[in-house]
Amino acid sequence: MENYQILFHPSSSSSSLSSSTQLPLLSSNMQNSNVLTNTNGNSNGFWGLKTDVDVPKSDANNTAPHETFVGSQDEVKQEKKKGEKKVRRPRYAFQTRSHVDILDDGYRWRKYGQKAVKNNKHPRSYYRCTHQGCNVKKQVQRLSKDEGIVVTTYEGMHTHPIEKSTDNFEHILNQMQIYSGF
DNA sequence: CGTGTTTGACCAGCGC
DNA sequence: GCGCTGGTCAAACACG
Repeated sequence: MENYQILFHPSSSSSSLSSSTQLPLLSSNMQNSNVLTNTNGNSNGFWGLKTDVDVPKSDANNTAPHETFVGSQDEVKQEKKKGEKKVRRPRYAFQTRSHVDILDDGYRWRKYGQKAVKNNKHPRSYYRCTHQGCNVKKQVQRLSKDEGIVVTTYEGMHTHPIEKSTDNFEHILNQMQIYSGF
C-alpha cells in the first residue's frame, strides 16, 4: 500500500519515506520563490502547481516541466464580475509519484465526485474531509502524460488534528500553513 | 447499520 | 444565447 513516493527528493528517499518525510522543498523553494517557474532542467520533484485558474490552459499540466513545488497561495479569482465575490480558498497542489491515486495522508476523506478532464484521459476525483466542520477538499488527478504521477490539490486547511498518525505527512501540511501564512 | 463509493444530473462560469 | 467545462449534489449501491 504505501507504495507511493513523494517526488521531492528522488535521491534521498528511495523507497521508504513512510517514516521520515522531510520536505526540503517547501522550505527551500518557497521562501525565495513563491512562484513556480523554476527553470532548472530537471530537479524532478514535487512540483507545485498553481492549480488554480490562472494557469494558461495550454500548459496547465501537460507541458509544464517538472519541478518545484509551490504552494500556490492565491485566492483564486474571487472577484468575479458578479456582485458577490465568490470566496475561494487558496489551493496547494503537489505531485507525487504513485501507483495508486489515493494517498493516505492521515485524514479521512469522502469521495463526492469524479469527472473526466479535458486533455486528460484519467478522471479527476473530488474528495472532502469527513471531519465535522472541516470542509477541506482535495482533488486527485493523474497526469495523462505521465501516468505515474498523481497531482493532488488541497483546498483549505484542516481545522482539526490529523486523525491517523501515519507518516508525518502532517508536517507537510504544517509547513504549508506556515509558508502560506495561515 | 454506519460509512464510503459510484454515477448521472444539475449548476455556474467562461469563451465564442 | 449557446455550448463546453469544472465542480457539486444526492440517490442508489457496496461493504465491513
